[in-house]
Amino acid sequence: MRSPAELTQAFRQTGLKVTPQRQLLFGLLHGNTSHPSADVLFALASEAMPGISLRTVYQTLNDLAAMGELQSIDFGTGSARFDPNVTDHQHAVCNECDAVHDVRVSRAPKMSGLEGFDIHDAHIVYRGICADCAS
Amino acid sequence: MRSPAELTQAFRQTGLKVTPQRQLLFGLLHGNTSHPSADVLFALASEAMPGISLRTVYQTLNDLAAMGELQSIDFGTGSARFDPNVTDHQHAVCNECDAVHDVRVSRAPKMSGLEGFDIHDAHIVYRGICADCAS
DNA sequence: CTGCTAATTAGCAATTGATGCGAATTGCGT
DNA sequence: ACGCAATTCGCATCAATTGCTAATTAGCAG
Repeated sequence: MRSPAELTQAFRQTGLKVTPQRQLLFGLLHGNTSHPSADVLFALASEAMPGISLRTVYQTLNDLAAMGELQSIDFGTGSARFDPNVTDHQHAVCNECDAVHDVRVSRAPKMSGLEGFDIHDAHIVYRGICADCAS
Repeated sequence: MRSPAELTQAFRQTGLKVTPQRQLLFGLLHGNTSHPSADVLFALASEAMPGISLRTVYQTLNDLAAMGELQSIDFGTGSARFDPNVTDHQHAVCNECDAVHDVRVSRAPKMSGLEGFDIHDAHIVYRGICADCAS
């Protein structure tokens, strides 16, 4: 995801408006590696801007995802997780606390045995117990 | 997943009862490589046994999953998919029609860069367009 | 700076996949 | 054949997310 300043440009150029709510979310997401859910972002946003609507959080997240600035990923943890890191990487998910960590790995292996399937991308999810929960 | 006959044994040994509803689902799932959702299974089951409850379908699927006879997988397609193939394999999911295909691949690469994360398993999801939707 | 207009906000209703609950039913060991 | 615990199934409930819409606001043109 680009910086808040760059996103401001990009939004205006697309005909989208840059509201205080959106600027707040830009800031909360930029450089965030915690893979927050909409709920968590809503809680964080509410601290800085009481009264902000959960609906608005979803709206902005969807806008950012549509622009390719972040990815919405479903790890089966009950709610979608949002990742402002759109570079090629993988994830490790804790079975205990549902924490999501970024993982650097060599690319996923080529698949075989499926004729005519046009692969757009591959995603690896490692599951296990994170360092915090292991103690 | 084991054969209906073997499952019948296993269920009784665990103190679970083998009802006509369950036998029907055993049959529908055995050797099924279509990765059906609960909805789809309910539709199939309803043809053979009108009046069967969706609740019962979920119940039986959960029982089978708890016994390790099938896996419930969330591909983010809106509903959980059930896979009676519990051997090591991967999946390819069509972005158009949400079809899920089994894929034979070498194991997922070892991950690196995460200290103290105890990996239990890894799962690769390939996404793209299936042969049917490409035409 | 002012006004205009389309975009946005926010609250509530609605939707969807899945589970909790409980009365009536039924498998199955004795 | 009996009895009890497991099961079925319909309905209510829940959680995550989206639809709807009146009131507000960003941001452009003049």
